[in-house]
Amino acid sequence: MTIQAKRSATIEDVARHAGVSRAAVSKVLRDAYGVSDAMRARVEASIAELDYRPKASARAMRGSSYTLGFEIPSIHNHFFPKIITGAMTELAHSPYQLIIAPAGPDHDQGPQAIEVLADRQVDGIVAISSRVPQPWLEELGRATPLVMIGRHQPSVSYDTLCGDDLAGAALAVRHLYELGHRRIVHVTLAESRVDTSPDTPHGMRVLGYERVMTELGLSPEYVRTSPEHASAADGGQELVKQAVLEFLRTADGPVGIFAAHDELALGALEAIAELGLTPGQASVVGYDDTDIAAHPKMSMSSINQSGTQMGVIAVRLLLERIAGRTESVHEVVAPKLMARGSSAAPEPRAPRAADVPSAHPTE
Amino acid sequence: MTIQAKRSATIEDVARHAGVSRAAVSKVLRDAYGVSDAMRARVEASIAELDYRPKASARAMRGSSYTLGFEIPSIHNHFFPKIITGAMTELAHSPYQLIIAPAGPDHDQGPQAIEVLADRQVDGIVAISSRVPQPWLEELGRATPLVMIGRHQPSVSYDTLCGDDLAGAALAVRHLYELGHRRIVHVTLAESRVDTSPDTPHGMRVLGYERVMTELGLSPEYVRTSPEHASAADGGQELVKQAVLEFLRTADGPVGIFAAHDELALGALEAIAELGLTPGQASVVGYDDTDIAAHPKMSMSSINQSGTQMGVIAVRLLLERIAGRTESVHEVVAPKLMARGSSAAPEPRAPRAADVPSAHPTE
DNA sequence: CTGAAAGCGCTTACAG
DNA sequence: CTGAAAGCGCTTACAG
Repeated sequence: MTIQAKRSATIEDVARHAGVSRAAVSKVLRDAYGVSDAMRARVEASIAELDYRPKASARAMRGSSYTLGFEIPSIHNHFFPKIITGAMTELAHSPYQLIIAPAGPDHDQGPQAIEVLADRQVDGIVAISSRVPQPWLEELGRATPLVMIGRHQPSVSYDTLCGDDLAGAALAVRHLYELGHRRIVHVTLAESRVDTSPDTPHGMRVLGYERVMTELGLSPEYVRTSPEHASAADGGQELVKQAVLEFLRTADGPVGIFAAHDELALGALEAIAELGLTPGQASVVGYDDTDIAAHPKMSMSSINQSGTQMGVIAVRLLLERIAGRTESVHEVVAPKLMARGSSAAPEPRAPRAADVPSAHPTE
Repeated sequence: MTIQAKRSATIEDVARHAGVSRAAVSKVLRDAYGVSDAMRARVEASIAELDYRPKASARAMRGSSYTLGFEIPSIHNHFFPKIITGAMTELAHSPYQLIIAPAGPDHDQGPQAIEVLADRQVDGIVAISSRVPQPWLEELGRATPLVMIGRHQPSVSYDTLCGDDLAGAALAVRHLYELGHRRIVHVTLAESRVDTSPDTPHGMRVLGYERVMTELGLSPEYVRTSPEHASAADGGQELVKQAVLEFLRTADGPVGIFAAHDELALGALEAIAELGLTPGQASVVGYDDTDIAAHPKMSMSSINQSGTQMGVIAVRLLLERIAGRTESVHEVVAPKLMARGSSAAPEPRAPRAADVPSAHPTE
C-alpha cells in the first residue's frame, strides 16, 4: 500500500456534485441571503458527502477568515489562559475560531507575534503586548479591528481593556499596611521592561504603589528582576527567587512584599520557604489571582482582576468592531483583594521568639 | 481627524516601486535561486520602505504559509506550555511561525481544533489530541505533514512522539511501594475519557499501573473524576478534589496516590490539605512534572517526561516531513521520577499517634 | 432565486 | 537573470 497525497474537496467540487454554481455554494456556506430551500438542501448534502471544509486562507483573500487572533506575551504566565478561557466561552457558538500567537522569548525585538496574526489575515486581533509603541498600534488598528488588553493610554483606532492597576496596587499595599506592615517592598520587573510611561500594567502598579506608600508616609523600595528574566527558559522563576533571596538576607525586620504578578510572587514564596520564614516575617501579595494562588498548599494572597471576564469583554469589543463600530471604547475592570495565608500580621525575625508576642510598631 | 482604513502594501506595490516584476519580488522573498545582487538590493530597499509584509493566506494558496499549527487539548494543563516552549526555541531562527489552536471545552464533539489548523492551511500540524479516531488522523496525515504527541499506536501517514507511559506509571507505583505503601490507588480521568484502546497516555498509564500492581501482588483501585471534568471552567480542579475527598474519607490506613497528571495531583493535594493529612498518611505522585511541582510550597513528586524536549523533537520531525520524508517515525521519550515531599513512608491515620512509631505492614 | 465573471495577493512553471 | 501569464479557492458585485 503506497501512501497517496490526498487533495481535499474544494468549493468547485461541491458545486459540481450538487449541480449548482460556486456562488450558490458560497452563499449556503455563509448563510447569505437568496438561496432557495431546495438548493440549500442539495448543497448541504453535497458538503456532507464530500466532507468539504472551506479553506480559511482562500476566504480571507476576499472576505473574512472567521478567525480571531490572540497574542499573548508569555506562555509561562498562568494569567493568560484565564483570558483565553473567557474568550473561547464567548466564541463558542459563533462562526469564529480562535488562534493564539505566543510571543517568543525575544519579544523585545519588536511587534513580531502580533504581526504574525496580522499576516494571517485574521478578522481581528486581541493583544496583550504592552511593549509595542503606540503609533505602531494605531496604524495596525486602522487596518484591522484591534483590542489591546493592559493598555491604559486611550487610542483612536483600537479599543483598550485593562484592570485598574492603580487601585489594585493600592489594595495590595493597604492590605499589608492594615496587617501591620511598615516596610513594604514592591517586587517588579527590570526597569527596562516596565515602560517609563505609565501605559503598561506594571508601570501603573509601580505608580500606584508609590502613591499609596507616600500617602501612608512610607518610603518605596524595589526589588527588581534582571532584564534576562523574560527570556529565561523557566519563565524567570529562578531569577526572581535569587533577587528576593538577596533582599531578604539583608533585611532584618518583618517585611511585606507586593509582587507585580503571581509568577513573581511564586518566586518570592520560594525564597521565603528557602529561608524558612513565616508569613508574618515575610508577607506576600501577588497579582492576577491565578489558579494556583487559591491552592491550600500555596494559599497566596493576590489581587484578582477577573481574567476570564476580561476575555469575554475583549471578544465582545472585537466583535463589535468587526461589525462596524469605529469609535474607540476603553473599558476598565475593578480589581478585588483575595486575602489568604501568605500575608499575615508582622512577626519579628531571628531569635525565634516562639510564643512570646513581640513588640512591633503598631502605628 | 477622521480615521481612514489603511490598505497595506502588496507584492504589486513593491514590484512597481522597485521597477521589477512581481515574480522577482517573490523570488527575493523566498530567497529563491536566480536573482542578481542588484535586483535583490533594489527589492529589499522597496520592501523596507513600503514596510511590506507578505500575506500568509495568499502565500498558502500557492505554496507554503510558513506557519506551523499546534493543537493543545486544554489551556489549563501546565504541561503543554512546556511543549510549546521547546517548539518555539527550535523554531526561533527558522522562517516558520507558530500558531496554537486550543481545543474548546467541547472537544468531545470531534476533531474541531485540529481542523481549524488544517483549514488555516498551515504547512504542518503538531497535535496532542488523543481522542481523535485513528482513521481520521491517517487521512489528515495524507494531506498535511502531521506529528501526533501522545499516540502510542504507530501509523503510516504521520509521526508519533510519546513518553513511555508504561514505564512512567511503573516508576510512580514502585516509588510508592518502596516507600512502604501497600494501598496504592490511581487517580485518573473518567472512564469515558480514557479510551479503552491503550492508545492514549492515560490509557497506557492505567495499563502500566495495573501491570505493576499485579506484579507487586497488590490490587488496583481507581478514583475517577466525572466526565464533566474536562469542560469545567476551572479545568476540573474542584471535581478531582471532591472525588479524592470522598475516597480519603472512607479510607482509614495510609494510602499512596498515583495521579495520572499533575493537575489531578494538585486536586488530590487539595483534598489532603483539607483533611489535614500528612504526606505519610496520603502520599501523592503526579505526572508531567509541571513547573509548580518543584515549588517548595508544593513539593510534589512527579514523573518528568521532558515536555520541552518533546516540543523540540516534535518540531524536528515535522520539519523533516515538510522537507519531504514520508516514512513514519515513532519516537519514545523515557520518563524520570522526581521524588519530592508529597510522597513519604506510610504513617497511620486517626488517633494522632504523635511520635510513637506505629505498626504498619512492611511486606 | 441563480450563475458567469472578475479579482483577492501571492507562487509557479514557462519563455525569453 | 528577468517577466508575462496562469492559477490557488474562495467571495463579491452584477446580470439575468
